[in-house]
Amino acid sequence: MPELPEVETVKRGLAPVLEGRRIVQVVVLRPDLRFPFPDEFGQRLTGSVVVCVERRAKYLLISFDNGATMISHLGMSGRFRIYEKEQPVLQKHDHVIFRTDQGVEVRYNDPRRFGFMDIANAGALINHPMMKSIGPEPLSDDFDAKALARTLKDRHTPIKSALLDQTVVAGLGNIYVSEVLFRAGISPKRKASSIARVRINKLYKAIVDVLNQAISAGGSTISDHKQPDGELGYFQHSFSVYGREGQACSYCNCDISKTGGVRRIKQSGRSTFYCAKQQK
DNA sequence: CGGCAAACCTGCGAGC
DNA sequence: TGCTCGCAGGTTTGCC
Repeated sequence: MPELPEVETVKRGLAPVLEGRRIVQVVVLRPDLRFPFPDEFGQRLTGSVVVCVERRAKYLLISFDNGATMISHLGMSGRFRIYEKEQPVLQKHDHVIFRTDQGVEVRYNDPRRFGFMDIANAGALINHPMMKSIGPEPLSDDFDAKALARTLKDRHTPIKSALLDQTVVAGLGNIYVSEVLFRAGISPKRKASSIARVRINKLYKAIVDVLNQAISAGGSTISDHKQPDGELGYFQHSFSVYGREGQACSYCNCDISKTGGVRRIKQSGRSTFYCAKQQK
């Protein structure tokens, strides 16, 4: 489920039930996800109060009053679910359960187990190997058209690959890159370094707009991703090209029987959707 | 440097 | 009904 808007949605769902609450129990139901859990994972959080829940790129950061920060990545299929009361039944692929002093349960469920959890101590967070090489937050002041232009200037890779690179800009994934490039009118195959400055301005705006709109919609629900409270995101209804192979893009009035509609190609092993008429 | 495939893992839908 | 294949929101690694 997780690109930036989905992780942001999870953050906003978890913050009100966790911030200011003491974690009274952590149950770890298996030794590893993508990586082994760190030593004493549960013990280092149990008994402490959550100071705040934040997001950096696609990472969820939960800081505690004992100086520990839990770092969580949801991989492809990770989810946090909130249960207002203790739940007797274990769901398939529930891997970690956090219980708060209000009797609320937050469970991490992840069928594919590409996600992971780690703990960093205060101050060490920015040096965490997973945080270290991440690029600017697209919705922060660190990121603007000028910064984007500067980065793309030296990239001789297709723009699709460049935008998926988390060091270029943090948080875009396979869905939103297709959507962003469509809105910017840029072909996913275009070499990043060859994009004119004026069009980079448009690209920058497309990144910000798509992400903001997706966050407002509670993210995108594909297959069965849900927000922590069980609500569905609905940005998938606004997709212009993603998952729409052979259909008209959201802008064209062209005859699909002639143009073939939205095209799907593979770039570095992953599907890219685009409209050849709108994107050059 | 870049591009590509494979690796990690499970589930689902399509097609036979 | 049941099998196989390909595909899926991510990221790293290793090979040309």
